Order: sequence, then structure tokens, then C-alpha cells
Amino acid sequence: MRVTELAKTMNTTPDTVRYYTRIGLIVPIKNSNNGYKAYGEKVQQRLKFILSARQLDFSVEEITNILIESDKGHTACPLVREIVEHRLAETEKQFQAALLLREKLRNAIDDWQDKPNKAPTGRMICHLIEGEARQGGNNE
Amino acid sequence: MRVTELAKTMNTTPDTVRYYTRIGLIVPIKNSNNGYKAYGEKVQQRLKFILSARQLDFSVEEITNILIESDKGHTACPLVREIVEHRLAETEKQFQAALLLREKLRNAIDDWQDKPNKAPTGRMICHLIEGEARQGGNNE
DNA sequence: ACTTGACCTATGCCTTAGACACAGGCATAA
DNA sequence: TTATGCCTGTGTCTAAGGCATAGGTCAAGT
Repeated sequence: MRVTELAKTMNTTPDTVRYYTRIGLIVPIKNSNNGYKAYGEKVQQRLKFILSARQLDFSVEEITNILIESDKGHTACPLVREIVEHRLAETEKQFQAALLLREKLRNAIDDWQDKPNKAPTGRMICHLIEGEARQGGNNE
Repeated sequence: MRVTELAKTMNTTPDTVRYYTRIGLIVPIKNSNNGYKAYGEKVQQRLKFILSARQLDFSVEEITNILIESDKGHTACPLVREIVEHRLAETEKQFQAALLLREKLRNAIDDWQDKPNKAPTGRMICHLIEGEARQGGNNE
């Protein structure tokens, strides 16, 4: 199995497969005589796991750590549980940030409804934005 | 005014100021004899605009385009309105993505509550994740 | 004058997770 | 044999700064 066929089978892109190969997450059976990489059954299994974890937004580095554990024959489950908790917290943050930003943008659009377009003055580039200037505290 | 003082005044970091300087978004008055950059009143105004736009999650490239327009003496307002609409649509996407991911993660945690930790087998790396494997369609 | 130490500076490299461009290899049809 | 079209690996690029490093500056102390 070569890169594109593997990618199609797993419903991902050749570039993704190549990337994981490049960083050593998956290892091709052997470069055949023409230099093409060939992937076997085990790699397919491994790739399936990687893609599933990516669906849960695990970072590639996190997945790497999981695989290192499991390659040693140890349970990776506790690590997985830990990561998923952390990921949930992180997602919650992103969620709140998106919520807040959406609000800001909607307010902006609303506020600007009646305001005209103005040419820039010496001290104003676009009065819409400079007028907005709520000192929105930076997060964290 | 030098980089750190400007950064403090505008409530941002020296590295951010340096970055904008590097890409030419703001131009220091002059490198004084020691090679330090000095920033004037106008730059401060400009930086304020940039930071305000960043608060609305405008990309640096978008901001660059706005400034190019305004530097030609034209109104940037229509462009700004366009960008903010686009940004809102984008934020809505992120929002939905975060919402969905949060749900997935919560489900995972919930499903795993009662499952034990298992050592990896020949065909399972972590049964928690491999068991999950809802074929979540990729977005877009 | 000299030295110490704290702070400041510019520059260059590093980050994520692949996407994209490129030059060349392969195979099938004419 | 050549032309065509898909396939391959490698190298480069991305956004928006963060971080490390080596060196410069300034005021206080000796």
C-alpha cells in the first residue's frame, strides 16, 4: 500500500500521511527499490487511532506521547483520560472566546449601521473602529 | 519613544511592536545612532488602530490592506464593513465547531466513566478512543 | 574612572499541522 | 516510442508573534 491508497482508505489526504511519516509517527515497511514508501497492516491500525484522536482535537504531540506509552506495552488510557479533560477545558475557553467575539462583532455592525463612511483624517484612520475602542480586557 | 515604552503605553508587548515594525506596518522615526528604533506620535495613533482592529480579530493582512487604503487618503470604511461581516461569519463557524467538539468530548468522558484501563493489544492502542470512532464527518 | 547590576535592544530561530509547488518516476494508450 | 496523466518524495510556506541570545545603556556605588 502506498501513500495515496492508504490515505483514501483512511479517508484523509496523502499530505497528512506523509506528514505523520515525516515526523516518525508511522513508519513505512520499507522504501521499495524506486524509493516509494510502502505501508502495512499495522500502520493502518495505527493511523486509524491517530485520526480518531485528531477528531477529538488531540494535538499531534499528545498523540505521540500516547503512542510512546502504548509502544512500551503500557496502558495509555490514563493519559488519554487526562488529555481529554484538558482538551475539554481548552475547548470551553475557545467556546467562550468565540461567543464574546461574536458579540463584539455584532455590536460593531449594529453601531455602524447609521454611521457614514469618512475619509481618514490626520488623527483617525477609520472612525468606525477608533470610535468602537471599548477597552476590552485581554483574556487570561 | 522606544519599543518598550510604546508597548506599555498601548498595553501590548514589545515583541508585538517589533513584529509590526518588522513587517512594515509601522515605521519608526529613525534608528538613532545606537541602532534603537524611535517611535513618534503618528505611529502611536496607527498602532492604536491596529490593536483595536486586532481586538475584533482582524488579521494582520486585513489590517494592512485597510492601512494601504487609508494611506492613499481614501475611506477605508467600506472595506472595514466588509471585513467585519466576513469575520462574523468566520467566528460563527468557529463557534459551532467549538460547540460540536465540546459535545464530543463530553460524550467521550461520559462513555468512558465505567470502562477500565486496558493494556494495548495487537490491534488496539487505546480501546477508549478506538471504541469511540463515530465517523464524525469532516467539516466543509 | 571604573565596575556592577538591572534593564533594554535587535536579530534570528521556533512554533502547528499540514498545504502547496516542484521535478522527476511510472504506466497505460496510441 | 512517445505522450499523457497520475503518482512520488522533498523542500518550502503558512500567522502572529514568543523566546533565546548576545550585546548595548544607564544609574548607583566604589
